[in-house]
Amino acid sequence: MPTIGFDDHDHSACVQETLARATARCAELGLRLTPVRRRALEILLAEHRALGAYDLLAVLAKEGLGNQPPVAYRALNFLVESGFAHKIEALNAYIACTHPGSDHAPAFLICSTCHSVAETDTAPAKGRLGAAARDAGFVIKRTVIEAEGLCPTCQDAPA
Amino acid sequence: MPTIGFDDHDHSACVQETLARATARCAELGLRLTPVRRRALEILLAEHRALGAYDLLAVLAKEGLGNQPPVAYRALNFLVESGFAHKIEALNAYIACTHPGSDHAPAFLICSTCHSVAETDTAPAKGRLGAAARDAGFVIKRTVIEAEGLCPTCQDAPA
DNA sequence: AAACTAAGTGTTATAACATATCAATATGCA
DNA sequence: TGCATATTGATATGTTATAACACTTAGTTT
Repeated sequence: MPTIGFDDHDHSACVQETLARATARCAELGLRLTPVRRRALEILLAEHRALGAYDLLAVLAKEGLGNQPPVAYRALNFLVESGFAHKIEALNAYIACTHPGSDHAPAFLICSTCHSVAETDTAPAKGRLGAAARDAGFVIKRTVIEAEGLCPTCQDAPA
Repeated sequence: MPTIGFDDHDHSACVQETLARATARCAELGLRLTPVRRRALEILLAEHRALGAYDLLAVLAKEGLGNQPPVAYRALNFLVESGFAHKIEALNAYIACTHPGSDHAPAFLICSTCHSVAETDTAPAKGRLGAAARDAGFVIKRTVIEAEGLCPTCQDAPA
């Protein structure tokens, strides 16, 4: 599974494709990609950065799609539960999933400087965390794996 | 490095020892373990559970050690920066470090049922996350490694 | 000891993140 | 059509976290 986010890529194709796949997947699963939800996903997809719920709400509000916090949180909860977005716990912010469709345990690389976020996967249950959990007799339901640091671009940039 | 938290152990010794070590370490490093900070650490140490900043504040307030949010957050920030406590990002809560002294990248096993938290260590830079970061050209400064699930006791307990 | 400096504390206010609740509306299906 | 369920609208509130500024304390310099 590739790590997406810091590399150059055709972002508009990346957005279109993800949206199309989300639409298809909702149809398959009987989920309703309503206007607010669809637009919320588009907004998150616009950048490989995490957006706060209120940042999202501000954009939705400008477009007349709702102007109270529950509007944003409902859309975000739907997207997260459906696997189209993830919450970045270290930032209390949300990001579109770049690996939708596959059932995965995501991991994130978060740039402290430019705030871009790359999604990758660490299969934690098979790594050291999984081993520690087994040793402790702990059953993992969900993992939060996030690394903060410097992306390639920001390492090169002057401080 | 052992995983501490779910096992039976002499907790009062565990608390006393950690406090003593913190005191010694502060002396070494020229850090000031003031009454509020010391008491905050004691309160966190009292249980292998994460406490919210306002939970901590409530206890401090009852004891006349301050009753406004910054009191709790200052103490918590000091403890976290000094390595005596960690923030659990998935809970927005704080827990005393059970491996103080060593410079470590902690990982946590969080029980969804009883809310106890065990601290372990995954040396993430050497695992899959580290590999993904290297592949992406990303330099890790800090990691957040948390697993939510069921501790041994709560697996056995009836639902 | 007086003056200076740096760190810590007290206090007020507010920013930022998130949810409970209940009424109204839309959708899918028998 | 009529029912059940999901979604949305709207109000209020709860929870987590920080900015800003005045004041105090402890240590250092003179």
